[in-house]
Formats: sequence, C-alpha cells, structure tokens
Amino acid sequence: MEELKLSDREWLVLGVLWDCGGETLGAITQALYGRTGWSRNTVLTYLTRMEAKGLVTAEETGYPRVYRAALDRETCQAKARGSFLHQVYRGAAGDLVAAFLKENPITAEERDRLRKLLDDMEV
Amino acid sequence: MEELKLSDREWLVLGVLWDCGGETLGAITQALYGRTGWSRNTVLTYLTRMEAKGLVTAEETGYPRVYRAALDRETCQAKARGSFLHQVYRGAAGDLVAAFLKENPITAEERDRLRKLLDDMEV
DNA sequence: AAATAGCTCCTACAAGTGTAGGATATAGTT
DNA sequence: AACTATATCCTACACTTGTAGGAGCTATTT
Repeated sequence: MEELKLSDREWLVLGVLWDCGGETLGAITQALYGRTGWSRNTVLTYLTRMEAKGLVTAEETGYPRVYRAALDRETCQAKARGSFLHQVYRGAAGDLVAAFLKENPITAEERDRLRKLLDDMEV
Repeated sequence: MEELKLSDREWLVLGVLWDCGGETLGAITQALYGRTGWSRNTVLTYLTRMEAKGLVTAEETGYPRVYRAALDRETCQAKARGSFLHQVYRGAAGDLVAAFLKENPITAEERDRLRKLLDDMEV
C-alpha cells in the first residue's frame, strides 16, 4: 500500500486502462494520442515503469501483452482524497467540500443526493 | 499562472510561511523540524528553488533575509482543487464531494453551512 | 579586534520523471 | 520463406526533487 503518489501522466495512463479494461500497447497509445501525442515507446516506458511499481499488470503469456490497471479507480481516488485533504486542507473536510461546491455547478439530482448524505450523517 | 504543481514538501514549506507570515531561515527550519527533520541547508535549498519558481519571495534588503509565500493559501488551494477535480474525478464535482462527505466526519455546524450552500445553489 | 553563531553561496549526487531512438523479436500476410 | 507491422528490450539523456556538506559572509557578543 504505502504512499501511492501518481503523477499526472500516470493518471492519464490509468484512466485509459480503467475505461477500456485490458488493452494492448497499440490501442493504449492510440487512446492516449489525442491528449498527449506520446510516441509508442513513451507509452511503453510508462507501462513498464508502472508495472514495476505495481500500478499496472501485463500478461506474460500471449503476444502482444495485454496491460491492465492493477488497482481500481476508486482505490486510487481514495488515496488521492486522503493526501489532498491532508496536504491542501489540513484535514478540514468541511472547508474542502464547501470550496468545491461553491465553484462547481452541480445538478439538481446531485444536490438532492448530497442533502440526503448530510441528513444521514445527522444521526 | 500556469501549471503550479506543488510537491508535498513545497506544501509543507508554504504551510509554515502561511502560518507565520514572513520568517527567517532559522525560524522556518525550526518550524519544520518537528515534522521533517530537515537540516538548515535543506530548507534553504527549498526556499531558494521555490523563490526561483515564484512560490516564495525573499527580501533582498536586510540580513538575514525574510522569506514569504508569494501566493496566498486560497490561491494555491484553488489551483489544487482544479487539478484534483479534473485529474482524479474527471470533472465530476458531485461525486467528488459525495466521496469526501462519506468518509469524513464533519460537525453539525458544518453540515448546516453546507445545507445552506446547497439551498443557495437552488436558485 | 576576535570569536561565535547563524545565513548564504556553491556544489553534489542519487532517484525519479518525461520523452524517446535503435535494435531485435514475433506474428500475420503474401 | 520473406516481408511487414507491431511489440518488446535496452539505452539514453535532460530536468526535477530530495537531501545535504563545506566555505565564506555578516552581525553580535566578548
């Protein structure tokens, strides 16, 4: 477990893997190309390094290899939430939530969902 | 403006500067020492590099120099919120807020404040 | 004026990150 | 079997980050 600090680019790579499930180098490169312009080798370097870190798994059997995210999105989000809350808001979750709410428009359904969440905390 | 990506340690340094206003190397080193154990020179390296990046200002007149945060906390928080929302939640502010609420206990007053916020968005 | 304590400057060096290129292997196609 | 398009491997190299050490500068205290 431990520190799990993802870089910008690692979020991008994982984003593709989460969206497409397991994919091969070519497909991943293509999926990223629009946003990044990375060469195939650059993508491969990320995949390889991320495999070494345990962020990605690569099928050893079969050619070409199929790469997959080793952790699911929610796990990574949870870790990111933890560092963000602590680092940027020193644990003040209320302030954090208020700041996000103030600057981001959310839909009516979401508002209701959040109200319900608040009400459930009441108890 | 631009990317403004702060590292963990940069948040720590800025945190001290935000809390104490302008301080001198010794004071900053001391303030950080408990959490970090950094040597005076390490702190100075951070201050110098951060000055080069425009994160910190150092008084040129006077000895010893007084270091200050070049940006205020809210500015940095806002930037951090932006990247976090986009990078980790792909812009889905509602999900983000819900996730933080679910896992962090907040006080009754804060709940009320948040309800009010939600109500004000209603219009 | 000399000693002292703290500050600044310059330098260093390993690890991590961003971004590939070139060589080689492999599978699919002719 | 040869050719082609990918995939993988190995290597590289500059920049950033983390973490200082040593030498010299400055102000304060004796």
